[in-house]
Amino acid sequence: MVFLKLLENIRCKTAEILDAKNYTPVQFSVESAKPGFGDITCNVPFLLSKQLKKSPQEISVELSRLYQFGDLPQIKKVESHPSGYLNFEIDYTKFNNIVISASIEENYCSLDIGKKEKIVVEHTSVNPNKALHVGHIRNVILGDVVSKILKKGNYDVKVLNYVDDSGLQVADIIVGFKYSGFSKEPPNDEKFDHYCGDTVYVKTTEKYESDKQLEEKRHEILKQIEDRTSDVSKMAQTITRRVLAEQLKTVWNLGVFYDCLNFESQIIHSKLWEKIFEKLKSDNQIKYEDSGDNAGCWVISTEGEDDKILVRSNGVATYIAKDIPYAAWKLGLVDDPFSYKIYSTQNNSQKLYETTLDENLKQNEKLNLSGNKVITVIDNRQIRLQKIVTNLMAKFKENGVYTHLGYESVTLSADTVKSLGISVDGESTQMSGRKGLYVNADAVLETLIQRVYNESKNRNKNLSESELQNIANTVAVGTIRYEMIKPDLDKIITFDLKTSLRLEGDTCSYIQYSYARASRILEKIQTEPNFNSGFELLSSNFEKNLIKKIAMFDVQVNDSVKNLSPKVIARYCYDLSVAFSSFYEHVKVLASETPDLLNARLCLVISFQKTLKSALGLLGIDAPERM
RNA sequence: GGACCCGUAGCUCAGCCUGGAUAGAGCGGGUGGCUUCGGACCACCAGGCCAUGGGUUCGAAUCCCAUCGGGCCCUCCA
Repeated sequence: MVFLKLLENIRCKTAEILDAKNYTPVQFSVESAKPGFGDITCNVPFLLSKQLKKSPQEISVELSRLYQFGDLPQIKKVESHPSGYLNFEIDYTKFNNIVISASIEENYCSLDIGKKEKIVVEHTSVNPNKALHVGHIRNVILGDVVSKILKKGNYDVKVLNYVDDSGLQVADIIVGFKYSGFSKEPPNDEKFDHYCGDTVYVKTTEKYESDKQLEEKRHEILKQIEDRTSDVSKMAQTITRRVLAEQLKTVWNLGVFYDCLNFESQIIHSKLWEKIFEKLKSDNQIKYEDSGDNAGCWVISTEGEDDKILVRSNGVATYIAKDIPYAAWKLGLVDDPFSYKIYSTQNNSQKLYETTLDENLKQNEKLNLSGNKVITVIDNRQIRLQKIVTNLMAKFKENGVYTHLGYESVTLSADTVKSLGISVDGESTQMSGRKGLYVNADAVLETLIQRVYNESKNRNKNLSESELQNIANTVAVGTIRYEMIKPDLDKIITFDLKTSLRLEGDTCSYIQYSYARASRILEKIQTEPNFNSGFELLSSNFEKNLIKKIAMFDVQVNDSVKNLSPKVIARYCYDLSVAFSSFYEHVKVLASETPDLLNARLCLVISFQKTLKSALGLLGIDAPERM
């Protein structure tokens, strides 16, 4: 903690001063000031204005005189601004040393917000009947980054992927394989998930229009899938597992990993719903309708909303009814019916488990995957259903234990839709798996890798093939991740094939480039820089700005953890890079006038690199030595 | 008909949660900058009644209400 601590010190000192004057306490803010207004700013004069019946400026002047020399060792000057703000100027001769020394520590700006509390993050959760498209990628990346940020905030995070392997979408491809004559093997070397999604799923659902008999088969198949002993169910298991394996390759390529896979078919089979159903009845959370439109159904009511049916009049539970037991399971509110086995070891050498109902494994050590809190990443179209689950979990346990992290969808730009050979009106279009209206994630990554590869090859004549491929991969993955994280959660992302290939301006490659440039400087130095002293020599505005940005990492981590806001870190990475680029352009490190100054600047470059690498790490983005 | 989200520069967006100073970036447009660490760069210019109208407040892009425009959800589908 560097900047947060400084802000806290100022806050405490200021509170002391107010206390000594016997002012009624007020909630004031102490935060980083915008450029041109000192380094840190406090709004307390505005808040005291009414109480003291004086203008903010008068109060500001009065207060600025009450800070004693030595109260705040890292502050050089406290000053009143005509606007009424109380502004603080950092004493960089002292601050530099503190920041640079702290920034090279292993866990720089890790914060103990979570106190090791267990928290479950669920994301991805795509039906295993198709390949992931760019819309799914927003979910995957958001979930992954949130889990990394929570770890930085010292939460004990478990990451789950819910595999909905027994729904209608799965039934659709089984119908395709069984009745529409689609070959079990994809043509040529096509990836199996692409084949199932692009061909089998799209073509089969298309056929329902003209072939009503086929559509009836769909419901038959769905029923048979739920009977785990049937041949159809076994066939569904084989196919969904194969699709899942391909989906996992896609996310692993993006650097996303999980702790456990949960299969919906097993949740249904485990009778968790039946237990929860009894609990809901005995707690009077749901009611049975004797008459009206919903006669014969069990429904749940939410304030200000229509009743939602949980169990149909024929006794079959609805979709939402599957979510409730799963949510309860994630929170550890029900006895765990599952055993666990290793699904595989992931690219990062982390073991991936899967749930199983296999009785023989009952003796195995239980994995405890439940959390005190749960975060479920699902797009905002499901907000209504998620609200019901959230409310219910609050009643089962307590407020705030279940969080639906929602976000707006990813749409396709008109140009991109056109390039798929489909004509549509309007500026952007919702994706649709059923209509074949989407762009596969694998395709996007591949295009980006090619683009970066060419770019890098043009710029670097002397890089080896494997180096070029590493760079292409690092920059391409970083670019996708950055573009998915940068916008606010409730902003629609309009995906455009062309603009997604941009590598200039506010992009990941700009950020990575600043890191690579820093590496070029350090590469040319033979001796190890000495971190013991001399940082007061860093006195230009370019140097001070960079140091301040490095120091402010903890403020951003704090903000992003507390507000579950990944974009805060994305913005920080960009701002940090901008500060470095400006420094790089104006301060020639290797041409420093004295050895001491050279040493200090080299330390600053290292400090910048470590901080940027760590911030990018939270976004799951690698920092390349060259590109 | 009901619920939720969005509307800030030509375009894409930060800032809004937690009201306060001169509303910030990127792209696009214009100008300048490599005999020294990589031009995926830097420096600068032009471009804004922060959708509209009201309210709260000493003070509103920010909070509240209404209206308009756009999106999305609201099956005994999953």
